[in-house]
Amino acid sequence: MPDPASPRAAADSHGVTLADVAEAARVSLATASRVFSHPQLVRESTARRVHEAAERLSFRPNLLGAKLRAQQTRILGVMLPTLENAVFAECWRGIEQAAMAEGYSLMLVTSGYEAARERERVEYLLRHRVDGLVLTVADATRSAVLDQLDAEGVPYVLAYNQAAEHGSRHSVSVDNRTSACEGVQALIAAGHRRIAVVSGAFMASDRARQRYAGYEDAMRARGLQPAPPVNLPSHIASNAIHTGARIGELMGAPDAPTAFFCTNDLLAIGLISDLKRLGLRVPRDVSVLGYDGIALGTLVEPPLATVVQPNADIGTHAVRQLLTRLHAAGERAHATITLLPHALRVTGTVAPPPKTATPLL
Amino acid sequence: MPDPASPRAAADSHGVTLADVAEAARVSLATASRVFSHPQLVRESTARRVHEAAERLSFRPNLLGAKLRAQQTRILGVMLPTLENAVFAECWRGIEQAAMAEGYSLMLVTSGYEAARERERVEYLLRHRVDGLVLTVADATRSAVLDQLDAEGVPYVLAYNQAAEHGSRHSVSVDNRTSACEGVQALIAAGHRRIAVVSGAFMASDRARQRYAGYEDAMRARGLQPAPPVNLPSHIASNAIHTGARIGELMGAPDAPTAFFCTNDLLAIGLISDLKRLGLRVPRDVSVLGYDGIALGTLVEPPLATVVQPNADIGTHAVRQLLTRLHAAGERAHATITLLPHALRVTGTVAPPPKTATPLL
DNA sequence: GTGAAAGCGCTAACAT
DNA sequence: ATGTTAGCGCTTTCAC
Repeated sequence: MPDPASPRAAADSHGVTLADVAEAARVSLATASRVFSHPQLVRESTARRVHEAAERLSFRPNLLGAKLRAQQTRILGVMLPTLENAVFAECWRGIEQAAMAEGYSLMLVTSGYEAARERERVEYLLRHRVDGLVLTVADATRSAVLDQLDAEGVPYVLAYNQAAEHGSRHSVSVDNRTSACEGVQALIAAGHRRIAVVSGAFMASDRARQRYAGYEDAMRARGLQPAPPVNLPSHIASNAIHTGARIGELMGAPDAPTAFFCTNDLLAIGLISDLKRLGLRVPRDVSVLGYDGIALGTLVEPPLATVVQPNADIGTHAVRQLLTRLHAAGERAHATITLLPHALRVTGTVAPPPKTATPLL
Repeated sequence: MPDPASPRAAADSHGVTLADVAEAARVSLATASRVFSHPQLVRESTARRVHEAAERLSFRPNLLGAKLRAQQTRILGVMLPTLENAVFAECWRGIEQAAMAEGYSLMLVTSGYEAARERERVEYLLRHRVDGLVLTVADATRSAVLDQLDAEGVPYVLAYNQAAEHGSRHSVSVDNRTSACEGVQALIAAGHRRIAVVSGAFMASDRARQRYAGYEDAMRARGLQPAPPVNLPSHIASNAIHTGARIGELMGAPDAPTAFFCTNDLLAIGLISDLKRLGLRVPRDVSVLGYDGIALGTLVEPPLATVVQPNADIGTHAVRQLLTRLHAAGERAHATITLLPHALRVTGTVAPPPKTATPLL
């Protein structure tokens, strides 16, 4: 029996098109297509023939063609500040899982907290005709990117950024202010009165500001004087040199704080090292409370006390909410602000303040 | 003057095609296209008209059309085990930077070290017609995914996996065995003789095995007896409960190790916590050496001693090497195995062993 | 149940 | 320098 219908290279799957499969299966292109997209519309025996041919030729559908035709890509764009902060890496896990479960692909870009890069990267995603976006911007209250997205009517859901209550933006986050307030209340409950706040690039981060506001709430509620935030140049305290100096200064003062509230966990871990280098013991001499609840915090000893966000869940919910929006296209449902539950993990690096009133340094 | 050429909705950029721009600029579709792809082929005044029209209509090129036509997507697929290990998050930074610099986009998927997911995710990327892949597989010595990729002739470059010397695979990594050997030699030089190895999911990771081999090399070279590896269930030591028990057992023995070599930094950080919980001080009672050189290691106190890989560089080089391969299409250049320089950071958690010969626990 | 044909947005011959 | 046209791989009316 002579080789029937031998279309081009059989080994190289690249280049095998649905037309080739159709030809090999002796059906029309339309039928071959239906076998994959609407199997119920085609006779079972035909379908089998097509599948066999596809198998034999190692056919791999070219999604580009389908997407171009369909006018929707089933790709979601994701923009996160960085993956080097575990918060976002954990969130990515949730995003990926949710997207895959719904048959959506992802394009990821990182902005490095830079507004210019935010614009460029989003434009990039948009050119790829992503159906929608999940993103975390440095500051949602003044974001060129979000304004543009709004103007163009591109569907997006914010993750971590907590949308303004009466605005039109969708977001998934914890309640930054309330949760931070509760964290600081726990510090106060442990006996602390002089509590400092350490933050990274304060003015550039809406969350940092919201968490600071929570700190103020907690302090004021107890008649305590909030201290201005200690702003570190980086979000991830990589240059411990400068940080150490700032902290040393602070701890040398007569009214040195007995506890620190850091606006993220990485900052807290860096701070703890700085304190140790200064000869201070955590939590015996100074307490430290973080924010984020990254897994790493439970790996260090003592375990990092922190305000825990459900990071993977934030990703999962953001994707689900975006997909809901996409599928309910047209219906101008008003802004959905999802506040996921936070938790307090007050152990390890938080303890009552030392009895001595004298400065420790 | 009446509104000249008013094509569809002006505000919604979605749906504005190059044809609309061409019409508005009163040129042909081809010319409009050339303005963007080959500007030198078109008169400047014409180009300006087209740009103006594009601007006015907020035209955004649909990359899908271009890609379909071009038969290459300029998208690179990236598969990493997880982003929750900072090693890969740092690597991603290098990958993204290199890809963007060359005008390539990225699709990222994570495999969670699972072979089944590896296959599924790669298939996914292939359907998107990525031009090539940068990936880290759990075990390159027996990988269904790589076999498939080889069979289909899909261009890829391994990152972290160190390709077999006389094989046909391209890889970018450090020399795992040699670098691990040097790390352990440093431990020996510090005076340690009883050195244990802690590894995650040993048999599933080629790198863990190579690093263990390096440990054996170092031990044997000094006439010391290598101990079998302590295999932890996870790569990222999340369940400190079991780990702690194993370690306690080990440290209670009369010939307890005085130093540990961990096959990655996260494991090392978890181990240090376990040791502290056992009442042991690091490095005074026990020394710990990690492997990876993640930024986090420098944030803890004492700073983690470790074998440093240039993580971002690994990503950058992998991308560049892949692009070189893609551009040199056809020429069957033989396998390029890039070994990037590693470094030793032997401070902080490594010190000479304690003088006492009696068990510490 | 199946086939023929149009078209998604773009680029690149090929003409002029 | 610019226009005409074909076609990338796929899905989907619309006929039959």
